[in-house]
This record gives sequence, structure tokens and C-alpha cells, in this order.
Amino acid sequence: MDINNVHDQMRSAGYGSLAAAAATHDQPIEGLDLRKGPWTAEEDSILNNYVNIHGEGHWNSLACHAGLKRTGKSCRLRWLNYLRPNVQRGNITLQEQLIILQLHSRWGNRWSKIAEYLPGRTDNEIKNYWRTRVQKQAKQLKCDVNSKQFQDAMRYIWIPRLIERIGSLPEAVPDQPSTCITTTSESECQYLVDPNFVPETSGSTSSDSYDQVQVCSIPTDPTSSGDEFMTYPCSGQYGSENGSGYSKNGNSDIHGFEQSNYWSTGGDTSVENLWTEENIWFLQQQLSDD
DNA sequence: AACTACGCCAACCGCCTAGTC
DNA sequence: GGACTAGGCGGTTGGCGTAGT
Repeated sequence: MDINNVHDQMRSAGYGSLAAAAATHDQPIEGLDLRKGPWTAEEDSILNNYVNIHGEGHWNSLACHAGLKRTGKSCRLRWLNYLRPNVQRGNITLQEQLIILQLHSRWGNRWSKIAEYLPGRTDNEIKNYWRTRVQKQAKQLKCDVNSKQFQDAMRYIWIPRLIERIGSLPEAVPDQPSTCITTTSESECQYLVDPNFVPETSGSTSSDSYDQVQVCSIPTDPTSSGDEFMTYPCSGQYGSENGSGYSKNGNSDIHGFEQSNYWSTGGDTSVENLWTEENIWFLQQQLSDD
């Protein structure tokens, strides 16, 4: 461990308590070489060992006592986003995408709140996912990510498509503790967030509508205790028998979309091919008719 | 092979809030 | 009640890798 830690440097430099204050506000103090940028393996090891022994919290003093020339904030971030046990990185699954879309439509950019429902995922990663993937889709649609147009596109196209794809998976992905899939009948399926992570989940409530899928039990308000299912149109193997379940307000009017190449993008698990020119044109036509 | 453009993501920044004195 | 501190959150940025030319 580096004996010449920040604390000692501060003291020897005569800064006293100013040092801690400076660290709090991320203000570099002349003569102190607080490190920035990517963490080294050695720094990771030091932080990991220190937290394993002393626990989380008190990040500023942790940084000093561990001999890390980093701000407390930096240590906290590194621990939460990278070193913490069970942190998952990369490969946002379909189930996770679904949850992100749903929760964002409800809570907006409350990344940390959304992250609570995705065990192992950090708010930073969800935020990055949203910015790089979702906003890209909005850009392709030539609309703002917060616009009604894009919200509709998500609700009536993207999310149902995700549901369809999740339903077509060979089996529920076992390493996704946040999501379970239960099928209550041949034409009805439910995607429920694991009760361990979502409060007030209703276990096996039946769908009100024959051709709609219950996706998630999410409190209307973070403090709400009531059950509320977000419902989305469903088609194909899980939807209405005529396969025309895409609907606004429960009435089908986007099924023509399906008859284009919307469902013909193969078995990839991403949504990268969602907005073909043809689909974008069709969607814009549909939405402009509202 | 060299260069450029772009996407992704780790990390930083500034602001806010809660707790403490 | 005000000052100070720690921690948390969302927005932003910079660097790296990769695809395209």
C-alpha cells in the first residue's frame, strides 16, 4: 500500500481539513496529484480489498486510508459500477430491454430507480443503453425521444415486438432473476417482474383482454402500493387468433405494419433492424392518422 | 495499410438533498 | 437557521475499439 497517501500529503502540505473539503467538491489542490481517468488493476485491487474488509461508505476517508489518490466520489463510482459483486455488464437482454422501456415510459430518466428493478445493472449502464440504443432509434425515426410519436412507437411496436421475441425464446432465460414468464393459456402470456424485486407484484392475474399481454407489474407511483399492469397489444402465437392484435386503445390499426417486413428480421435478439425505411414510413402514416 | 467516422462505455462534472454540528 | 460534509443522481465527455472507405 502506498504510504504516501492523499491524507498524508494533505497534512504534510498543511491543508488540514481543507483537504477533505476539497476532495468532497472534487477540487484539485495544488501539489496534490489526485488521479483521474481509467482505473488501474492495482487501484481496483486496493479498493476491492479495502471495501471487503471495511465495508462500503465513508468514501472520502476510504480513499485516504486505502492510499488511493482518488476522490471519494471516484471510489464510490468505481465500486458501484465495476467492482461490486454481481455487477453485470454488457449484453442487455430482451427482458431487460423490456423492463427499461416500460419503466422509462413511467418514470423518465430516473436511472437509479430503474436500476433497482434490474439486479446487477447499474444506473450508468442503463443510462448508456438508453442514450446509445433507444435514442438512436428515435433519431432514425427523425423524432425526439420524448415525443408522443416515439412514445407511441415504443408502446405499440417496440415493446410488443420484444414481448413476441421473448415469448419465442426456447425457454425463460434462467440467469435473469428479474423476470419470469408464465403462460396461463394458449393465447395469453404474462411477463412479470420477479416479486423479489418488484413490490406488490400480483402473481397470476389474468389478462382483462383476450388479445393483450400483461407485461409487468409496476407501481403507478414509486410510493404506490397498488397493483397496476401495463398492457400491450399482442399478436401471433400469443395474440388474437387473427393475428391482428396491434392496436391503439385496444383497437387494431397497425396490423398492416405487420404485413410489411416488420416481423421478418430473423432471430437476432437486438432491435437494431426495427426502423427500416418502409417501417418508418408506415409508422408515420399510422401515427399521423391519429 | 492508412485514415476517418462512428458507437460504446467508463469516468467525470455539477447540482441537489439529507444529515450533522 | 446557517454552514459544512457526504453521498447520490443525471448529464456530459473523452478515449478506445471497430467498421467503413
